Amino acid sequence: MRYSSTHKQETRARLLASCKAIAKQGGFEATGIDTLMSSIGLTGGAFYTHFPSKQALFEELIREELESSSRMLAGDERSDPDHVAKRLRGYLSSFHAANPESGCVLPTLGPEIARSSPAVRKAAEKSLKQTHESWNERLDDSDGAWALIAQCVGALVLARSVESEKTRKEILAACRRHIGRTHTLGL
Amino acid sequence: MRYSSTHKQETRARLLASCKAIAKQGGFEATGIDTLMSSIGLTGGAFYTHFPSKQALFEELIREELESSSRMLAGDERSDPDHVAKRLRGYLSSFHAANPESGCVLPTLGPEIARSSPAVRKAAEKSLKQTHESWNERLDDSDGAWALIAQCVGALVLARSVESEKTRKEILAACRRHIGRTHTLGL
DNA sequence: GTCTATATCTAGATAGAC
DNA sequence: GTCTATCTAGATATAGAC
Repeated sequence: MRYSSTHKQETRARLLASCKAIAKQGGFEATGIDTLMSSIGLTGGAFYTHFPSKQALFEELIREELESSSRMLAGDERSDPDHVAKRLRGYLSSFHAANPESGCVLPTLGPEIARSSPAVRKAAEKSLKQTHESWNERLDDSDGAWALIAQCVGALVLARSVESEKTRKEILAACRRHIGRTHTLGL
Repeated sequence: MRYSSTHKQETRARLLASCKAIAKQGGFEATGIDTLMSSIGLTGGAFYTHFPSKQALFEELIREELESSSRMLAGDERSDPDHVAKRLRGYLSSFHAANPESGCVLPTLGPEIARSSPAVRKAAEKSLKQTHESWNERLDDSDGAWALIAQCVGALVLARSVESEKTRKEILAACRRHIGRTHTLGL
């Protein structure tokens, strides 16, 4: 064969990484396969050696993004006492609002997940429950943990929906301050 | 002329109402003009007597929906002392989660607004500021008002992203309870 | 104002050469 | 594994009949 034994999986990985960023930036449905493939220097026809359909790519992409977002929100350094506070500062930041391509999947593709297949929503549910459980361990407040996740996701949706940088920063800062007041996190 | 003097504006109104529901249900970009027009019993060609382009329809649709959502969240019965609590119960309900077509535009088209034109985001900003101001009047808590809006929008995004009805209800109930604890609303 | 027909473009997906 | 070429279907938008 003319390609190395790892070539295919490497190409698939590059494709997924690129598609994640593009989909979070401009929406998944809105971007065509030719565009996705040319973003990694290939043509549209080569897509189908890696995925049987665009829908299959969506499912894999969302699955991986949800796990990544779960890690982003929940973190894994269980030793650091105020790492939740750090995660929140990063999440509710202007940088995150301005760079959806490298951020959490929920504020940008949440509605597409909601309209997708049961399998995708099943994966979303699993990741969200993990995040909830992780925060509940620290907050000892199940309701508060769900409220916190909702507030974070909603704040990003709102921040990106307004035009002025001033209002965007105000929304994010208000949520950071409010969380500091209503949760015992040392934010 | 063969049509009444009010016929055109009535058709336009019917078209807008139908498109709002369809777009909130399945996404705006995902639905074609033929489908939108046939939903009110007309064919695609007639669309362009009412709007110069699909984008123009989107802008008008979002503008009206944002004002409607602002009313839905903020309300206008300034006399009722706990009408904020009522609005929140309706917003954070299973019915709302199950019926995006008749619900708030932000949890379903928020990302499309975020990716749209500055004019659309300008309108979104205006409506959001109105809602914020309305709630701030009652809560006397500017940060809390933004946090509340974010939490409501985020809760709907999450609730619709999970598969099981059980988890969906848990997320919504947790947010209702948490708001009851952290805001003085009598929820 | 709405229809049918159509122009033009782009989409997802497949076939066969290399 | 990737390419080019192509099929089919759907999209937005326009033209002209009624």
